[in-house]
Amino acid sequence: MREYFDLLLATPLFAGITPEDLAPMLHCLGATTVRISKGDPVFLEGDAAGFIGVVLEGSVQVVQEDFYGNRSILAHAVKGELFAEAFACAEIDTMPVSGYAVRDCKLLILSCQKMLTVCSSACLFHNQLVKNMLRVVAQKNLNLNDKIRFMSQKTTKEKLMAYLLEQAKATGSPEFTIPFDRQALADYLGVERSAMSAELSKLKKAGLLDFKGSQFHLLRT
Amino acid sequence: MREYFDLLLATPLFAGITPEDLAPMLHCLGATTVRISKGDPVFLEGDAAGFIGVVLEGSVQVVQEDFYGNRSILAHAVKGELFAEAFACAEIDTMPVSGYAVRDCKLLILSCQKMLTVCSSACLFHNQLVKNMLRVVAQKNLNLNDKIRFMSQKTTKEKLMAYLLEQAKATGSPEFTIPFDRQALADYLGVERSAMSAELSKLKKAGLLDFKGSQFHLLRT
DNA sequence: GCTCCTTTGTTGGAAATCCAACATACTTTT
DNA sequence: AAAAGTATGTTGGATTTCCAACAAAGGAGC
Repeated sequence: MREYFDLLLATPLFAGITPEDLAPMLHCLGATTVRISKGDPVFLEGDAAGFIGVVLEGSVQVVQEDFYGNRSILAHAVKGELFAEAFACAEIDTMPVSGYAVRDCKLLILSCQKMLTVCSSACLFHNQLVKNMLRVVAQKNLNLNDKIRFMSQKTTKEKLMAYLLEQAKATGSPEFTIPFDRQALADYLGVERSAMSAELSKLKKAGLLDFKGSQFHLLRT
Repeated sequence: MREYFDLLLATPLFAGITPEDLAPMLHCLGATTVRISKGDPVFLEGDAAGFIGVVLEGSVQVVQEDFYGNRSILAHAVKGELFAEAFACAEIDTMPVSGYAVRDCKLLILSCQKMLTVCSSACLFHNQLVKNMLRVVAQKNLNLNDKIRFMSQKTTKEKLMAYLLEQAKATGSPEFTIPFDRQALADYLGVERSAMSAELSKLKKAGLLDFKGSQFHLLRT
């Protein structure tokens, strides 16, 4: 676990926490680690909520699935990022969505209840942690707003371009790598994979962008 | 202002706050009230962020708009509910969306910075307020997840039914009133108003539901 | 009552998506 | 290197949405 202390101290959740305080805090938060193999579920719809997940290695996708296998990707958490925290902080009892390991993962699991309860020990940093969590959850909110903005576009091409322009803006460069393969990108944007591939090809032919796998390059923006 | 104290004390934001503490807290939060007439903007994309809005009277819709006038309704805050809080808590500097008064409004405006900063006065309840805010923002997150779930359905009919079923579930009854007119519902679900009206008519003819204006009644669920 | 204005419902043709099927490219395994 | 498996790209027809235009219903004000 100690090998991940530097990573944790650099995350928004533990911003402002001193290295010597981290170990007792983790103890106070009931921290445990788990390993999940690529493709396996981290949690499933209906599971008990109340935990906060931190990605130490690998990445986790949070998805909504219906009976027919339609899946909508809500969030993608990479190293150092949180998942499931909003469900815990909203104090609901069962998870309304599922989470899967996109690749082999090592995850840190914290108890939300222990974070929100003033503990009897000498752990004085709950309040800083709660403020950090508020910032993180609010940021997740903005991420969902972005997804909604992409999904609100009328055509597949517009959804794609809105997403790609946002990635370029966030990266600060017209060249960037996305965290999705084609199927996952389609699931995130709420479009057909095949129709999306066709649009990508058209955009490439039109000279608006170039790509190879998950690496994209916007041209003439 | 005092006439709204009971309302405020009953909101999730001020949960656990005693009546005698409310007045100094509001002062500490830099509280001001504004009146906005029906249809007028409460804030516009590009405005400075950092404030938290509380609806005292009327209701506020938060919308994303693009150049072509396409609008997507992100949230709808009624009496006692908050708006713009996620943008303030994420500490971004300008609003990425706009807000409009759906009807004549009276609004309470609080400073997010003052909430997150430990003040020098005798105001000891910042921490409770931050915890309350965390719960509220997490709940807003779930609301966005719901909207995404509706929008992720493939057809207009499926989007409608997913939304209506959720309203019935939330109300605890197959009869309920929605806070949208037809245009607003279409903007919320990301569909065409006219196509949606047609689907509503079909569903009524098929005997699956009945409605009059904004009052709905699901049948044979 | 009447008119004006807004909201809601209806319709038909153009455009886009959806879906299944298949082709091609790339990876991994053996 | 061959084979198997996965990911990506391409195509065509059925379905659905989109859009504009108009009809009908309801409300506010006179």
